[in-house]
Amino acid sequence: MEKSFKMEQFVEDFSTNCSKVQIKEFLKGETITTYIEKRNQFCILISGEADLIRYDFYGHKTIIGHFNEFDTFGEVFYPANTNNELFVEAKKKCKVLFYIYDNLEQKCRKNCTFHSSLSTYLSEILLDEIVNLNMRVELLSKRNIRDKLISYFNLLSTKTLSKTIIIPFSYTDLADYLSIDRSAMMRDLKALIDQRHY
Amino acid sequence: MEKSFKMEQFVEDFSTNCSKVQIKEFLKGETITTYIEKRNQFCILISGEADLIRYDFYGHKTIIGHFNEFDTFGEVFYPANTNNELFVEAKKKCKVLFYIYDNLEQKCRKNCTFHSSLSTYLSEILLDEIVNLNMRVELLSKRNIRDKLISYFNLLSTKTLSKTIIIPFSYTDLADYLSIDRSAMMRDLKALIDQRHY
DNA sequence: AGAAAGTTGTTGCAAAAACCACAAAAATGA
DNA sequence: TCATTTTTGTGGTTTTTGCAACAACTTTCT
Repeated sequence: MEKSFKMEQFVEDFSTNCSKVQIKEFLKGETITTYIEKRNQFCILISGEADLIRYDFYGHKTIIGHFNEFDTFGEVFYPANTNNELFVEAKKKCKVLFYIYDNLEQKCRKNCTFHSSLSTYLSEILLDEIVNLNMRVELLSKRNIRDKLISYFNLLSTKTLSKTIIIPFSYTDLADYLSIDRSAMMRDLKALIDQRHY
Repeated sequence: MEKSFKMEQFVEDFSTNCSKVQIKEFLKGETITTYIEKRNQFCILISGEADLIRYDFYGHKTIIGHFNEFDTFGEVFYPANTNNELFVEAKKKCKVLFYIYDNLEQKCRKNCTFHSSLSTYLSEILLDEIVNLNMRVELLSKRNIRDKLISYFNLLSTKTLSKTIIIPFSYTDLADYLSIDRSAMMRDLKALIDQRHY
């Protein structure tokens, strides 16, 4: 992946003394941040795995996004009005970079390594985020469980360029990610597998 | 909206003689572009209205995105693998800017007005696109028709800051946009309206 | 090692959504 | 303006999905 290479380059520049940048660690299950109020945070997951989660008022959990190494998140990406409470939860031990900005592109001083690195890579990072989101829309717009599953598996297999896929979720979480009921998903999953094993 | 102001600024710079930029007009119903093959097009809708459409193999139409003045589109935003045929269709008479790039951020020459304008606004444009997509994910991840409708109406009303909303779709298209069956939607819509008019 | 918490596999049943079909109304276009 | 196409409103029926519940199995934690 071109992206991870570029990001690694970027990560080297994390060794900065920019006052607006903080790096924190989180244990599994801890809340990394919430999107409840505008706090002008732009976050980069340096290592670990985390989910962006929403609970609606029925108590339904939806995994809005799943983040891996070098993925970015934060309420920068969300409109102010969102009335649901979104939060990012560590699924494993995570190391996270927080960048608190006034204006995303404003540099703090002439040659701050972090800022010059950010301005170099920002649009690339954003473009990457867009591609991810479009895939998410693609999945969620599928009309039934079966098609959601098939699309998701295809997506995983094209990502890794391999026929054997590794689902980065438990089935319980996968259902929350695809916004469907787990038991119904299990039924369809079984049917899918039975069909292939003739 | 801050965005449209910035974009108007940008539009002024369209009066460019950059060789990589073309402006074309389309009539209602015409196909503006397809996402079938990588053609390295970044498009800006200067005026009119257009939809990004997918037909799946059941013949289901899904309106993946709806574009207004100053919205951007093009397969830049899509992963290469997508096996569905996506295309952008004009809903009204449209004026579209096409930018054919090798590298999105590479300038064609020192002081090309289009390119310098693009590099100024690119990350803002992309950020805007991300916010739009996140709202789209928000909608599509709702578990039932009723909630999709309510969320969509709320979204429209916060966008226009008004209680009376104007749906930019026919009901037929709205159903395709929310990825649901039209007749089922009509039922829920009726129930919603009946409920308010006590 | 053993308890507690979470995941998986599987049901029957209820509810929601999709499908089909058609008439009335509205919009479009020649 | 009139014919044609598209949209809207609405039913009955079938299919899919969601819900509740539970036992077996795994993982995690102390």
